[in-house]
Amino acid sequence: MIDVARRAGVGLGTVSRVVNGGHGVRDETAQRVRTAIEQLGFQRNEVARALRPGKKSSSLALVLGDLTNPFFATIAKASLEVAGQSGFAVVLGSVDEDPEGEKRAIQELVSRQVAGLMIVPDQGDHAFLVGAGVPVVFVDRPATGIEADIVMVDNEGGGKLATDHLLEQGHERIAILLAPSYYTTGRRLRGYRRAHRGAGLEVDESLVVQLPEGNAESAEKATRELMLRPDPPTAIFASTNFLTEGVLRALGELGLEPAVVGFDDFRLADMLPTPVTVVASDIAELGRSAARLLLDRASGADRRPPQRIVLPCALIQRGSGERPPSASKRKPR
Amino acid sequence: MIDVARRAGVGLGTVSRVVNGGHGVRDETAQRVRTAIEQLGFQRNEVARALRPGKKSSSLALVLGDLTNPFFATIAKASLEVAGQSGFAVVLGSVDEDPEGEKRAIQELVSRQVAGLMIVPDQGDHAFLVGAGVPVVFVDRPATGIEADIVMVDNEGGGKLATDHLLEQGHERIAILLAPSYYTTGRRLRGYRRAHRGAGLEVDESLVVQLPEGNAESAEKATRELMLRPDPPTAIFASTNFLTEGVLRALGELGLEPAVVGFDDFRLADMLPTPVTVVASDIAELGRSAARLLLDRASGADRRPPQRIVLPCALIQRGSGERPPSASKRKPR
DNA sequence: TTGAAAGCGCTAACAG
DNA sequence: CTGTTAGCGCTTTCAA
Repeated sequence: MIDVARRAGVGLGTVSRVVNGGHGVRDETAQRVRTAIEQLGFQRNEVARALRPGKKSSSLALVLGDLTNPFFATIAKASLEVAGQSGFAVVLGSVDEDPEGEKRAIQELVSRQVAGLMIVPDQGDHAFLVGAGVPVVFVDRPATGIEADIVMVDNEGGGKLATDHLLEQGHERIAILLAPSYYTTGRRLRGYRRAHRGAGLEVDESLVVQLPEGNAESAEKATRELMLRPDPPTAIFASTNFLTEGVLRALGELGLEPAVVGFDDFRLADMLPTPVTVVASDIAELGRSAARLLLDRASGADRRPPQRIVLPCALIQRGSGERPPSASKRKPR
Repeated sequence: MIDVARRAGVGLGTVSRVVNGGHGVRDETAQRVRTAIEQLGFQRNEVARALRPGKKSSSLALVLGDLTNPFFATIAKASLEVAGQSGFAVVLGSVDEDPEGEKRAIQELVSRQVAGLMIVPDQGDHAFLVGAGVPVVFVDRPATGIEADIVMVDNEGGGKLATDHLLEQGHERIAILLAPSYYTTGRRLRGYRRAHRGAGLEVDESLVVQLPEGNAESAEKATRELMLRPDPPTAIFASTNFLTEGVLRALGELGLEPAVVGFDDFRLADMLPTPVTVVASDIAELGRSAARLLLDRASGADRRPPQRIVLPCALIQRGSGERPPSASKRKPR
């Protein structure tokens, strides 16, 4: 930058002013500076820029679990787009491990002076973020120990939607598969219960299956056990995209066809032997909202108390969720 | 940091030394410093650290297209893991647009003083990176205008593998669907041609389909047209995961069952009505290798001339690729 | 409108 | 071994 100043025969401050919008600089001078910048191929050093006290870097951090899960990937992509439009980069935090790992990753990112954090929180207390002086937006699920913005989907409503739909088909024995202790899981279960209550039905607690892990394998195993019971359910509500996959895999092997509704849409859901009915929401919007909110917080444009944005869910009927209770017998062939 | 120094009653330099491994500091002093750090909750400011001349930040940049494509997501995740293990963060570049957008994104990242760049390049010249003074590793496809490390899969070999397999089933009219002008696309086509040559067969150029876009819709449309010709192929080689999806969608609607082999494995490929045979490679390893290589370049540990890492492809037989030519008639029901 | 100068938090070179 | 000091590239007063 100092080179540019010399080249243009102006002071350092002037160059800085031009680079930052050029207010309070005579047009002619500004032009001269711009020419010098051009000639020298100068590019502002964002790092030095962010060194200024108070000033944060023009990057947001995104901390999430498994990018390989289309759900997270969609959030990442969407937030990336919004951030990019405002000239912000997104730094990714790798967190596939323990909650300790998440904390470490977050602190790493904070030490990089990011302008804000978007976090899809795992369990664990996030109180350590309180004094960090960085705006935080939680995505998909709230965190404990800290008041902050949160963008999520209507999990309870979605759970009710799915369950109501199955109840309407006449199902009375509806199993629900739950990934371990996610916040979302609890809300979806609550919707499930509420639907039953609304229909005047008692929930058979043996049909509420808490899985040890949130992956497809775990769901597959549980489904197999579930369907081989003496009194199997006639319908299954899989509360997560990966769980849905496991359920379908088990059913395929077993040759059984209870009704199935999944939570969260997924690629190829409509191309499986029986197209899969799901409760879906606009995941990309989740990411977009989070990024927008965070950007506004970071710039100081938004000083409202912590917001809570809840996106609606919708039922997408494709076939698997419309099977009547009688279909859950052994498959023809 | 200055607070820490005061608190511990030592000089600034000493604190710095402790923070950076503590070589050349008496144990007792170091301990005192560590205590102070603990008490003050001090965290090194990575930004200031990276300001040092020559020193780069402890972040790598990853520039790729659509994170929503599991292929890219897998690369991102894998490189994130490797980088994270070395204490590096990964900054993501959003590039879903024109090659101009890619250039802009890359320069943005360079201005953030990243220690290295991993780029899944789109078309367009990358010569502008030559003088950037940042190590670059290209992923999945090489770029023009610059000599740099490249990590990719054996596209030609994979293309040959897929085609050979279909030829072995007795197919003689094998269509190949190609996404527009990707480098990879050309290599896969080359493998396709080589396989034909090896079998002493002439390629019917009307079966080499260049799609206008690389998405599923485009492939779906093309497949429909292809299969409704008077002389349809008895097998289709879809050179990309999204293309494979489009092909299957079209075939499902048409009720036709030519043999199908896809390039790149994808989730649920084994659960579709006819499980899909694919040529697959270890995508995660692609990301891991890229990150490792870049890290070594960035640290100066690796001074070899530009490397070229090629990962092998393997055929995964699942059914769709093992149909005989005779199966391509209209489906029973 | 512009130039000069004071740092931002840290590392590295140099004395002590 | 340890304290001091000079910047890194930029923004931002403060004068001129």
